[in-house]
Amino acid sequence: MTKKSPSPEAIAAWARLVRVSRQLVERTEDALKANGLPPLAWYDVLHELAEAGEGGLRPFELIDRVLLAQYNVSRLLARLEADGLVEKLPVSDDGRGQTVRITANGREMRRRIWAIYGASIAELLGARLSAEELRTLAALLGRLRYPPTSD
Amino acid sequence: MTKKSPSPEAIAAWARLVRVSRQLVERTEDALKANGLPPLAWYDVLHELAEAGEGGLRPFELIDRVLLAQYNVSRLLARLEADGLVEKLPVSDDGRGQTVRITANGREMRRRIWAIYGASIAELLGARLSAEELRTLAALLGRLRYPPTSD
DNA sequence: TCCTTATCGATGCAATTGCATCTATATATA
DNA sequence: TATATATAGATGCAATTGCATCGATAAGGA
Repeated sequence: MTKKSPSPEAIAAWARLVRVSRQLVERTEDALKANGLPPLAWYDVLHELAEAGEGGLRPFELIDRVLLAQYNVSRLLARLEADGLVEKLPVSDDGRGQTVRITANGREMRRRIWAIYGASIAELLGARLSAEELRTLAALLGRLRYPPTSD
Repeated sequence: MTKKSPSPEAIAAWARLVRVSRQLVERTEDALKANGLPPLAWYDVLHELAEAGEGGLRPFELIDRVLLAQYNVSRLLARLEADGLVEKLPVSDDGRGQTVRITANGREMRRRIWAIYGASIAELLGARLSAEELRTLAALLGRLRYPPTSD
């Protein structure tokens, strides 16, 4: 069982992928900070909760969706609740759990973040690659997902 | 001055880029941890220092190369030094600064990390995309770099 | 030369993250 | 039903990160 060594193409692509994605995220986070807005993770959670509608989501459902560790979700939700952006409701059929629902303030915050976030995406991706190239990029990246998924 | 709104293609590509790169890095970090090895950032620094050779590098040179904040580099170097992987030398023509050089132990650690890191890249990229696709991916990502560079 | 400003690198302190574990409830097994 | 095991979510503590600032030396301008 020999460990495989990566091809030069794989190494080059890896380096680009890691560097570029970090830079883009960092630039976006900076833009949010510059506008007095919270980090991207807040947006992700608010976005998922907004999608989920009135029914809300259980924290454990959020975990898979936002790709955060359990304790991070737990604490992030605590901050969001403290800021009145979400509310926690007991759930009738499971005494351990709770349902988290976005509030009106949460929706408003989500809009404000998106104004900056969306503009950042437009600037960093939309302005640099054509729609066709963006589709190609997304397709290639899709093949790297784990676990491997059929698009 | 209207803020632009991103195209659906840009949004989709962004989502893929951020999620996939996070997953891949995380899986690689996990592999390192599972083998009792330090984080990727250690590798990056050791790699740059190994490339730099006997002359070593000044910390501020490291900062641009590894894309870390000044205080992170400062502290990371302190840890590397404490572990005997690098050594700090005073630099003659600048009393403020120092030169950082990789040690023999540092080179050895770099090799050990690469055994896992390289295998991870081979598995996560090399096994999933062809050389041609990897080149396409790298080229598209290259166009997203900041500041815009002529390849 | 004297004074102001810029650069190099370190660090105190607060916030965040990671790890391990805890409490509480639910589910499975006998 | 009694007991063991699994799952939901929170949290104490240590390590790391981010922010602001500091001390020290260099460089630039009067």
